[in-house]
Formats: sequence, C-alpha cells, structure tokens
Amino acid sequence: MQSPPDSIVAKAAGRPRDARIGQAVLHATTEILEEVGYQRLTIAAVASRAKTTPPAVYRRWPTKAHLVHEAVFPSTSEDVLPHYGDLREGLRSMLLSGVQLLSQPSARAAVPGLLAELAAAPTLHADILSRFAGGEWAWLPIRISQGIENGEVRPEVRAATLLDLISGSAFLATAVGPPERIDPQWIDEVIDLIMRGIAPDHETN
Amino acid sequence: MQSPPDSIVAKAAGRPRDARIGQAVLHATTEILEEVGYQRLTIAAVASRAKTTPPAVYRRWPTKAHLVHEAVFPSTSEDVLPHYGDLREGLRSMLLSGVQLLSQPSARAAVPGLLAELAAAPTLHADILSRFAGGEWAWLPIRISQGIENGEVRPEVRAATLLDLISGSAFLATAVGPPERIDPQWIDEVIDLIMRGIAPDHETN
Amino acid sequence: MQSPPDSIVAKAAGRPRDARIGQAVLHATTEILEEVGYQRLTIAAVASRAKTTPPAVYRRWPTKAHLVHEAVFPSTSEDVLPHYGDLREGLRSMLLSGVQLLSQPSARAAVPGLLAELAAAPTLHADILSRFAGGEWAWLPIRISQGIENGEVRPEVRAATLLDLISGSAFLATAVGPPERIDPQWIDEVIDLIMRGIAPDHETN
Amino acid sequence: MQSPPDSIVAKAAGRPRDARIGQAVLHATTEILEEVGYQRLTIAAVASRAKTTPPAVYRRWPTKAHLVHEAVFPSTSEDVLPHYGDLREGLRSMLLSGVQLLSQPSARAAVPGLLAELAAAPTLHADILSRFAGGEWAWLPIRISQGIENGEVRPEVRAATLLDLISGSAFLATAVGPPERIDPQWIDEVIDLIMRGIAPDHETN
DNA sequence: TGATAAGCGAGACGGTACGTCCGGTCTTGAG
DNA sequence: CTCAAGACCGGACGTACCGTCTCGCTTATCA
Repeated sequence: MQSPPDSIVAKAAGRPRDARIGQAVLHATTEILEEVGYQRLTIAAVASRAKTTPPAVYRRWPTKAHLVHEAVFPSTSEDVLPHYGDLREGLRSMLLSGVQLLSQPSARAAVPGLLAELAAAPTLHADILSRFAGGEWAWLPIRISQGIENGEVRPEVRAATLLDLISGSAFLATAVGPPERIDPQWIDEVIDLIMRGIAPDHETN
Repeated sequence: MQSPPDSIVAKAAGRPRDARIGQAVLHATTEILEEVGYQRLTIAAVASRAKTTPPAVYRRWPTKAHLVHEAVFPSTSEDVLPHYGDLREGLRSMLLSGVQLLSQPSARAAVPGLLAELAAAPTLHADILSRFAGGEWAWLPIRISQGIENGEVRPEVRAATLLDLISGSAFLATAVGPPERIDPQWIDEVIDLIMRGIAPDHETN
Repeated sequence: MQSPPDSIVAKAAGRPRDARIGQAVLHATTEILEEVGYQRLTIAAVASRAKTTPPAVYRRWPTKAHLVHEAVFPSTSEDVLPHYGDLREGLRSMLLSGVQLLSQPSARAAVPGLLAELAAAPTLHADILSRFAGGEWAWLPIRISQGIENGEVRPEVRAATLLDLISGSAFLATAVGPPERIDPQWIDEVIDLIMRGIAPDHETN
Repeated sequence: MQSPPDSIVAKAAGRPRDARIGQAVLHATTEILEEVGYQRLTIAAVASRAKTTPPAVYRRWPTKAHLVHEAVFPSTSEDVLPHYGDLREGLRSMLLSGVQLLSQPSARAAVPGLLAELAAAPTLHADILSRFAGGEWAWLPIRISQGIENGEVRPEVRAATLLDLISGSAFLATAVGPPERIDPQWIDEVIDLIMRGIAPDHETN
C-alpha cells in the first residue's frame, strides 16, 4: 500500500522488511474483523495475533482504515476485463460481483466502519471507493451510451443514476438484514426491473 | 426514548428530570455532529456544550448511538398518514422524504457511524431501522399488492426488493458524494426508471 | 448544635424532630468513625446505620465536620471548674484531660480530618477550637500571672506560648504513633520539664 | 519518589519519562494548594494546570497524598549536616527549621490534609514522617545523651519526649492561628523554656 | 376541628472527581 | 532501515458517590 519498494532502482538501504509480517497481519486482520467487528478491532490486537508489534504494522499502513481496506479488498487487480457484450449480462455481472464482494463476512464487518471513517476523513475517498466495483464502474457509462445509440436504452438514462441504483441496492441488501436474503432470485428481480426501467417505450426485454 | 413511565397512574418517585437538560443535550448533539462528525463526538463534549455533565447524559441515553439516533431522527411520530392514492406520487414521496431525511447535515454525519455501530451491536437494529422511512415502509407492500390487482404492477414484483432499490439508492446518493448531486431531476429519473421497471408489459407510464 | 429550640418562647410550629434520630445518628457517627476514619465516613453511611436517611441528618448538622465534631466532643459543658490551686497540678490536669480527650479512638480518627477541614473553611474555627481544652484555656493565663506575682513563675513566661507547648505536645503525642506511647511517665516528664522551664532561676521545683 | 531504578546499571527499557512533566506537575501542585487547599485540589486540576493529563500524574505518584507530600517537602536531601556543637543552638535550629518548613503557604495548606490521610492509611507514615525534620531527628538523641554525660542535661530527660514538645509546638503554632504569631521572640521563649527544663538543678543556662 | 407547617422515608437527580483503558508514539538495543 | 520489547503520553471513558430535591405521608401546633 505504501512504499512499493521500487524494485528496479534503489536498493532500499537498511534491513529489508520481513514479507511474512505483512501477510500475517492481513490475515490476522480479516480474522479479527469477523470476530469482533471493525470498531473493536485494534492495531495492537492485530499485531499480537500476527506475532509482531504495533510499530511494524504502522510502518506498513498509516491507518486502521487502510489496513482493513487492504485486508478486505485486496488489490488483486484481477479486474476482469469488462465485456462489452450483452447489456443484461453486464449489469447482472456488476450487481453479482458487488454483492459477492460485500457479502463476505469480513466485508460485512468492515464496510460500515470504513464508510464511517470515510465520512469523517474524506482522504480515503479515492483509495477506497475506487475499487468498490472494480473496473466495471468504468464499463457502465460506455456501455450505456452504446446502448442508447443502438436503441437498447432510453436516451434519458444516465449511467450515474443507474450506478446509484445498482450499488445502493447491493450495499443495502448486504449491509442490513441477514445475508440469506440475497439469492439468485433477488438478483434476477433487480436486474429485470432495471432492464425494463431503462428500455425504450414499446419494447419488452 | 426511554421511561415515559406509564404517564397515567404512578408518579415516579424521586426528583424528576430537568426537561431542559434533555433538550439542550439533543441540540448540542446535532451541533457537534455537524462540526466534527460521529466518531469525534464525545459524550463529554456534548454534556459540556449543553452546560451539564456526562452522568446526566448517561442517565437519559445508554449509548452514544442512542443519543445520536434520537437527536438526528427524533421520534416525532408525525408519521404522515400514508396516502393510498397515486402510486407514482407515493413512491416519489417515499424517496423524497428518505433523501431529505438523510440529507440534513447532521444525518449525513451520523448515518455511517450509526450503521457501523449497528453492525457491531445489533441491539439497536430494531430501534434505529424501524424509523428510517417512518410509516411509509408499511405503506409500500399494501400499495404494491393493490397495484398488482388493478394491473398497475407486474405480479412478479416484490415490495421488499423495491424497498431495497429505493432505500439503497437514497442512502447511497446521500452518503457518498456531495449533496448537490441529489436534485429533483435525480429523483424524477429514479422514479421514472422504477415505474417503468415495475409496470406490466406493453404499458407505458 | 443548631436551633436550640429556644425552649422558652416559640413552640416551633410543625412536626417536631424525632429526638431518637439525633441520638442514633451521633452514635452511628462515632462507630463509623472508629471503623473507617474521617475521610471515608459518609453521611449516607451514617444515616443508613442510624436507620434514617441523609436529609434527616442534614436537617440537624450542616456539614460532616459539624456532625463529627458534636459526636466526638459533645457539648457536655461539664467544664470542670478550674481550680486555682496548685500550679503543677493544674498544668498536669490540663495536659491529662487534653490527652485523654484526644486519645479516644473516635477522636484519634476525627481530629486530623477536622483540622484539615478547619484549615480549608475557617468558619468552623470558632465552633471547634473553642472547646478543645474546655474551660481550662481560660484558667491558664490567670494562673500564670498569679504565679508571676507570687514568684512561682518567671516574669518572661507568656501563657500563650505555654499553651502552644502543652496543646502541641498533647496533640502530637496522640496524633502520631501508637496510643501506648502516652503513659503516666510521659505526662510526668512533660510537666516536670515545663515546671522547671517556667520556674525562676535558682529555684528547684 | 519512586523508580529511580538502580541508576547505575540498567537503562530502563521503553520510552523514558518526560522530565518536564514531573516538574510542571509539582509546580502546579503547590500553586493549586495555595489557592484552594488540600481537599479541593484535584489530580485533574493539577494535570490541567501542568498542561498534561491525569494518567501522566498517576504514573508518577500513586496518590494525591504522595504528590502533595513531594511537592511541599521535596526530597532535597540537602540534609544540613547536623552540628554536634552547642546544644541551645542545635535545638533552636531544629525548631526554627521546623517552623519555617511548616510556615510556607503551601505547607500550611497541605499539612492538615496529609495528616488526615496519614491517619486513615498509615502506609504513608514512613514516607511522610521520615522527612518532617530532616536529619535533625537523628541528631537529637545523640546530642542529648552526650549532654547527659557532660552534665548539660538531666539524666531523666528522654529525647523522644523532647521531640514531642518541639515538634508539637512547631506544628500547633503553624497550624492554628495566623502565621504572624510565630516570631523570633516566640522561638526564643520556647527554646529558653526547654533549655531550663532540661538543665540539671542548680544550674542556670 | 380543620388548616398550617415542618419532619419523615424513599428515591432519583445534578454534578464533581475519579482512576483506568487503550490508541498511537517514542526509545532502546540488536540485527 | 528494520525488528521486538516496553514504557510513555494523552484522549476518552463510564462510574461512584455526594449533597440536594421532589414526592406523598405523618405528626404536631394554632386558629
């Protein structure tokens, strides 16, 4: 997250970091998150569980929020290449991946806390939000304007509003209530409703 | 919120509470909330601003979350009588009131924090969620089944899913990004999309 | 201590005080004093032990100090008539009665506390100090000037200084160290020293 | 007062204490003592005046009594080497230094309170009493037995009793009544009386 | 005889002060 | 420059308890 040790040029004087510590800390973080939640998670507890010390953690992540964020949403950058194909399938994939991401136990524990910190210190904004739906947020506006051109989508539809609906419902559905609520039927229903909502008149998807 | 002790019979032994303290505390709470946010709000600071002391606050609200909740969402119970009339207008009113409620500065500051506490200590669940959209949450399923009967709504539409979409987008739109994003056009757009989404085939609203 | 109900004139409208409460409170006070000391004695504890309530106590004594003072040094006004006879016997009697008064367990527990309150709020000064050695404080200056006249005492001796020595040693001897330290021999020794100290030159008592 | 931990060898792991905090706290303590007295002095107030916090104070002194004691009677250990010379001058110096020590405003404010705590929790006994007259308490018995040998002092005189008289009068004179009472004449008078009191018969000092 | 006034027990309130937890930082000594 | 150990600083906490107040009742005196 910080000081990606520019492996090419400088030699990073002094003792190199023990890579196992970073791994152990991230692992300990998700564990503790699921056990006690975001608020009660402390750096000291994480360090202790990872068999290291707080300063070693602070050297790697400046903030509890940064640590939790990386632990829960690793920068896998496995950003599935956005498919420019079928609109319905694209939207479904967006919603599904969002819901899956937010449904993991550690994410359920972390997201409200992260959101709260984000509200108080908007510095994290960029870092955190940028990954929330991976590269698919970039795909959406492109595909929508495409759809408007070829008559799949009403011209009035704005991608940003659509994103609010999709992300908002994904967030709400995972954040409140039991996770069982979210099943394939729920996904189908939402996508169906949205597809009908954005379709031009006299056309039935 | 607590101890309106059967106002008819018993007389509540002991010195009665100074009603002005409760008022002052609630007022101070919203002020401080807007100034420093949920996380940095402390009971001591609230008490001090209200010219009283922490114990007086703790006597009234067991938790910072309870205090903030009551300060931001007072139990006005001015639950506007849900109108059983026009569906579009009903939905718009729901969304609008939700957005307005969540757009107040104090609510913007409070909601993520409350949500985080709620995730960690689900005791508040009932208390807090129950009021989020007032009596309108009760109105929705009734009106939807009505709509299904008279052909306004597709039979597959479930009120719960609809609620996820409406609440979720309202929450997301107010929680992230600047409040200016939410304007009448945004409301119209969302309602339009939803109305089209729930309408039966071959019918254009 | 307060409101000596001027038994002659007014009849004190309203319900009269329950005399047993006052007694019980005083008794409870000395008990608790010996058990836990002045600082840890609370009005609530006293009231509870006396089977009554704090307000009933506060109605009688405005302050813990007043209560303790009256409990430990009752205004017996059994002020033994000061004898104007033998000087040595008079001084011995003064020292002895002082030491005995201050040696009671309750007094040992109370005096330092009272002294401390007295230092902080000199209002009690008059009330408390006035009784410390009963009427004998009045006797001393008279008997000393008498002694100077008849050659028992050096003319330079001032009664106030003598009082400092006698009271001071009595206080110190009882306040610090175990009570066993103070025995007849100690008394004799102090009196002997003082008698020699105040005697005129070339005279051996 | 505590933990000057074997200043020779070990280096005390962990972050060292900020020495300025200790100084500032002691200074604030004497100030507040003179302003409001012992009882109303609060650790929190001291900490605040010293621009630090209660925990920092509690780390250094376990009790208000310990703190006040060190603030008022610093362990200067400037224990003036006891002079084995002139008896009268030695006693005068004892009395004078005691009176001066106890006459400082902060000492006048502190002593009764300390005494009261000491009565309730005799743990402090050793700590506090030990310094009350510095090394001179050790000098007295030695010099007295010397004096008995060389005929300056009656053989019956015990140093402990003498100490009661000297300390007791010093304490009483400073503790009650205005400080102006204690002037050189008072000192002379007391010393004169004591010197005559301990002298052998037929000898005039 | 009824009105007045004060004392009483019960119990909660308002507020001071407390002592502690703990989050994040810093120092030391070694690698 | 990193690591581990460990103490320190200070923000915030939640509570114990003190003295007060309110209540409803009781007990005397006074009109």
